[in-house]
Parts: sequence; C-alpha cells; structure tokens
Amino acid sequence: MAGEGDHERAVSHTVKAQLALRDLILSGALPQGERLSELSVVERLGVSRTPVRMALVRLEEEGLLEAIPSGGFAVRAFSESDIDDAIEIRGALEGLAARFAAERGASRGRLAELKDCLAEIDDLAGLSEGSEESFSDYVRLNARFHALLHALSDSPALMRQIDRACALPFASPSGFVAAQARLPQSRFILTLAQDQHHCLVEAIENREGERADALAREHARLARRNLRFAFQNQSAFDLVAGSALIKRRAR
Amino acid sequence: MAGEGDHERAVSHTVKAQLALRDLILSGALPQGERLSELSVVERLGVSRTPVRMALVRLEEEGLLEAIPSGGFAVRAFSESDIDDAIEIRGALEGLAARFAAERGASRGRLAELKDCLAEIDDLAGLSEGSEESFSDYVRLNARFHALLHALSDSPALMRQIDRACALPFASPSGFVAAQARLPQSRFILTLAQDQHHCLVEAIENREGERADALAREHARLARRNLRFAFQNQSAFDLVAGSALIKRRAR
DNA sequence: ACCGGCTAGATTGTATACATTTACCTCAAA
DNA sequence: TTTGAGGTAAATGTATACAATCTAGCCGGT
Repeated sequence: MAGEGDHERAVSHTVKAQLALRDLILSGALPQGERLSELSVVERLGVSRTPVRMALVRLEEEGLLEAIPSGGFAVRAFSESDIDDAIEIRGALEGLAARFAAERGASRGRLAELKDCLAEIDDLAGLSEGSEESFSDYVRLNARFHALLHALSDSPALMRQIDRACALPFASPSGFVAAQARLPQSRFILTLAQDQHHCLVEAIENREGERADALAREHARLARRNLRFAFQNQSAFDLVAGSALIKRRAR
Repeated sequence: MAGEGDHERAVSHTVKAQLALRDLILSGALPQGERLSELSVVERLGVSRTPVRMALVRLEEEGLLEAIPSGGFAVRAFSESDIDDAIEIRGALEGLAARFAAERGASRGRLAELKDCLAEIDDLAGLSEGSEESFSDYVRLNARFHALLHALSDSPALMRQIDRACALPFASPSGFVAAQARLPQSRFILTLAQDQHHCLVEAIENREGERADALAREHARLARRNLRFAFQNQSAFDLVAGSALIKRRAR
C-alpha cells in the first residue's frame, strides 16, 4: 500500500515538461488566449521541442490548452458558467459512482476504508475550531474520501471518465476546498459537507442507489457555493488552483 | 451552413495516421494486449515516427490504446461490463444534457431543427418495412438527432465531456445502430427508440428536466439491448464497429 | 536442473535539422 | 487613406540521427 514512495528519478522529460507547464499555466504566468510558442516553452523548461510538444498535446486533452486551427495551442480561459457546468458534470458522474456502489454492492473492505477516512475527518473537525494548518489535512482527507468513493464504483470505465472530468482543477472535489480555509463560512460548509459524506456512506451501505446519487450531486454543488463565497474574498480566491484562468463576466 | 465541404487535402500526417490507425485497430487487424511497435506502424502507414507517435498519444486519450508502463502502447480489450458501463455513462451525460435543455430552456431555432430531424426519422420509419438500404439513412439521422440533442444543452463543457465519452464506438449513440439492421428485433427496437425520441423532445419542450433525464438514460440502455441481441447474431455482431476488441467472458 | 547476472539486440525517448505553412510588415496603387 | 498583393521572417509540422532504456537470450554458478 505504500506504492506512492516512487522517487522522482527516471521520469521522462515529457512528464517533467507536462508538470512544469501545468504549474506555469495554473499560476497564470502564461498569457491566455494567444498562441503559446513552443520555442518560448523550450527555453523556459530547458528541454527539447519533442517532449514539449508531447506535453502540449496532453495538456490539450486535459483541457488547459485549446488547439488553434492554424496550428499550435493557446491557454484557455474559463467562464463562471464553464465552472458551474464542470461541477454539475462531476456531480452526475460521482452520483453514478455512488449509485453503482450502492446498487451493485460495495466490497466490505473498501467500505471500511471509506468509513475510516470518514472518522478521521470527524476527529479533525471536532478538535480544532478553525485551526489553519489542520486544513491541509482536511484537504488531503477530503481528496482521499472522494478517491475511495470513486473506487467503490468498481468500474474502470467510470473511474477513467471521472479522472478526466476532474483533470481541471475547478471540477476537482479538492478544487475549492483549499480556498475554504480563508472563508468566514468555512465552518458552516465543512459541517454540511461532512454530514453529506456521512449520509452518502449510509445510503451506499443501505443500497439506496437513488439517494446516494442525489446526495453526491448535491455534495458537488457545495463546491459552487464555495466558489461564490470565494469570489467575495480575494485572499480566498487566490488559493484556488488556476484562479488566474477564471474570467468573470462583470468585473 | 455548408461548412462541411472541406476537401480532404491539407490534413496533417498526424491526422491521417490517427484515422488510419484507428481503422486498423477497430478492424481488429492489430494484435491486442501486446505492445504495438512504432516501427511496424511506420512501415504500414508510410509516414515518419513523429506523426505516428502523436497519433498513438491521441488514440490513448481516446481510449483505444493503453500506455505500457515500460513505454509504448498496446491495443485495449473491452469486456461486456466495460461496454455496459460506458453506455450507462453516456446515458448519465446525455441525461444531463437533456435536463439542461429542459430546465434552462432550449432556443426556438435549435428545437425546431431537432423536431425536423425527428420528423425525418418518422418518414423513414413509416414508408419502408425493413428496407435494408434505408438503414444507413436511419443511422445518419439518429447520429444527427443525438448531436442536436447534445448541442441543445448549450454547454461547451458538457459537450466536450460527451464527445470524449462517445469516442469509443461502443459508447456512441450510433455504436450498435448499424448492427440493428440485421436483427430480427430491428423493427421493435426502432419503434421503441423513436418513441423515446418523441417523448424526449416533448419533455424538453415542457421543461420537464427530471423526465428528460430519465428518458435519455433509458434511451441509452436500448443500446445495451442491441448489444445483447447482437451477441446472438454473428452477422449483426460483425457490423458493430470495433467488435474485434470485445472479449466475452464465456465463449 | 534451476536461478541469477550479463551481454546483445531491439525499441522507445530525445534532440535537432529540414520543409512547409502561417503571419506580419512593407510597398504600391486606387 | 485605405486596400491589396507580395515577400520575408518566424513558427509549426515532419523526418531522422542519436541516446538511454528495456527485453530476451545465453552462459555460468549453485
């Protein structure tokens, strides 16, 4: 289970370029809308054009870049409704995952893992009233909970689709959780989210497919509320990964 | 509106390689599970390694290939449950599209297009009782109906996600329609499908989001029935695009 | 006889040179 | 002044040479 201990050696230049370029895009360091020159990326990252091109293609599939008809790629921009839709799509897919888990029956062991994760979040939420550094633990555990939920569907096809939908940081279950820390409504949202987690597990355990689906969808919509609140707090908004890519209609 | 008249000239080698390779994969000409050598593809397609590599990466994202940890790609194989899940996923996404169209209100013009398409299918279904060559028209119109339905959601994010989900021929709305022609239950399924189309349009027009969602999901499940029937007719099964990639559990 | 390491071949990953297309700037004519 | 054509420069698309890695087969040891 400690399979994550892979050292960073022996990773291809393509992967390194992909990771570095993604960070550059999400940080807003690259101008959006206009063509992203390959050579400029080459001299920034220090690798040859070939792996850069590979990374560009993969980041296009990821959704961070869009292909220009005449060739090349440009950094995408995202509207508020783009993000809303992406969250709703995640809700639909996670809802299906929860339904699969409920109706087809989740394995004992995996359900226990999910409950453990749930209990850990309970502990975390109980002891500290707004402790700042504990929020990184919360972010980690929340991501873990959702990953376990996805796996509970026991459907490779669905997990693949969910992964692809969550590739955009705005659509990810962890997308707006980091920003939540700086929000005055933080405690409120955390309370709601964790209760939804509990109900979700209960629904799956009781094989209530429709209920699990509805809960997962509603749970995803909490991210929309987080987004709305974050729009009112600049310091919170800056914590959102890729916030530089979001263009609001009215400034 | 006649923007589809682009001649096939001026397409890059990458795209040509992608199309040719996809056909090779779907036709079953390439051994699945084992590594697909780049050089063998190069000498088959007559282009250099660079565009071949690009095509391989894109086909992996498409889902027809899987990356081998030690490098390279292999042709994927699909189980019956993979296909079932893919269809269910499409149902969930098309359901969301139908819901968006219903709840957010579809534009007059696009709804009219959808109704026109519907009427064309009605005409086709009415006149000929099992005419073989009319089925290609039906396949075309059915694809058009679904494309219009997707567009009716008016959500770029959702359309993108649906496109990606439908990249696999098994998951596409047209995936098993071609095979339907050879099925004894052909007429029966066509009747059901077209009625679902009608109800779907009605639900969208009446702004019945939940009903539209449920109908779209159930409509997708018709593809599963088509698949089951096709399993019993070899000549029908062979009409399914990529049938060579499907491995059944019990032979 | 079986297991382990080593060597040779093949294959992928990377870099770079070349070809082709695109975009922009200039200049001339209306 | 504006518009169009032409040319030049830069960027992408392609091919290929080179490097690093993996695979497989063989030999030697236990």
